Amino acid sequence: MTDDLMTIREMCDHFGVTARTLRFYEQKELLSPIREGQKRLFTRRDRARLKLILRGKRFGFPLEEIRQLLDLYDVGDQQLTQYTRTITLAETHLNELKAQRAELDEAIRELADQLEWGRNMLASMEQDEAAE
Amino acid sequence: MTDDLMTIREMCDHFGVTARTLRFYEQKELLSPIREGQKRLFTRRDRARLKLILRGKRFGFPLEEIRQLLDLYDVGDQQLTQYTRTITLAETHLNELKAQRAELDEAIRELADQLEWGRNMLASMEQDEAAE
DNA sequence: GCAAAAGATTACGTTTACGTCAACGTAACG
DNA sequence: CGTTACGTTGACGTAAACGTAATCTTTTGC
Repeated sequence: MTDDLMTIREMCDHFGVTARTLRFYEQKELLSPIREGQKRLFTRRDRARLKLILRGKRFGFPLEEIRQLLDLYDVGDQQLTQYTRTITLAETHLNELKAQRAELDEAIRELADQLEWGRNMLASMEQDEAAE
Repeated sequence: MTDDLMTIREMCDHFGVTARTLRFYEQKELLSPIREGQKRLFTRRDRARLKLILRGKRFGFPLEEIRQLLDLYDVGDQQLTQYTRTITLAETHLNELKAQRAELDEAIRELADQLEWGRNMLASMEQDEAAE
């Protein structure tokens, strides 16, 4: 509660990104830290957004797409029409995520199978080695 | 069974990628189609690998990393030492995938919650609109 | 009160993952 | 036998996502 605001370096340490990255994201309008004179101060909102940005990246979403989606999370004071559009966009995105999960599950299953097979193979290889 | 081999265009149609992409992947040693004279012919192995490549990309893995991992899937005639290394690499990768799934689940939960909240908000906004 | 540290801006460089010609080979069709 | 379609190899171009100085204020520790 003492400080709701973080300097750029604190952000870097906390999230494991460079200052350049944070400035880049600001320029791309993904973040909007407030200014104390010249310096940037990152709010709780910025941190929440950055977390989502990094998560999105890990799943292969381009920054531009992520930018669109970020507005789903801080529902501000939008107009009804705009808001409806936001909702449908969220639904679309949610379906995408679920599809990804299905594929990810498949990938996990396949790799796990492969691994089991591989471990058996390894065992018999060691067998042969010992028989030499 | 009639043809185990596909031309470059058949591959493009089947996977929704361009010829340039396939040649690029070959150059990067992710694929290794055989040659009929000058022309490329893609085998079943190539198709399996391409599927994995595209999947990997969807989860945000860079091509170079994907290349390393591809060898996990076609376990050829490796030496024991090499093979052991391959296995551990696979285990590492599997853990990564599981971690990704956990995070993906979290993302889905959060977004679903947000959506529900949003839908309620939307309902009350329409309420207000009607009361006007 | 002054040097070191932290932050800012501007601008050019880099890597990844292809796109986009250009120029050529060849094979099949009418 | 010409042209149309499919394929090949360079080679250069490009968009995204930062990296990397270079140069300038602004704090802050001693």
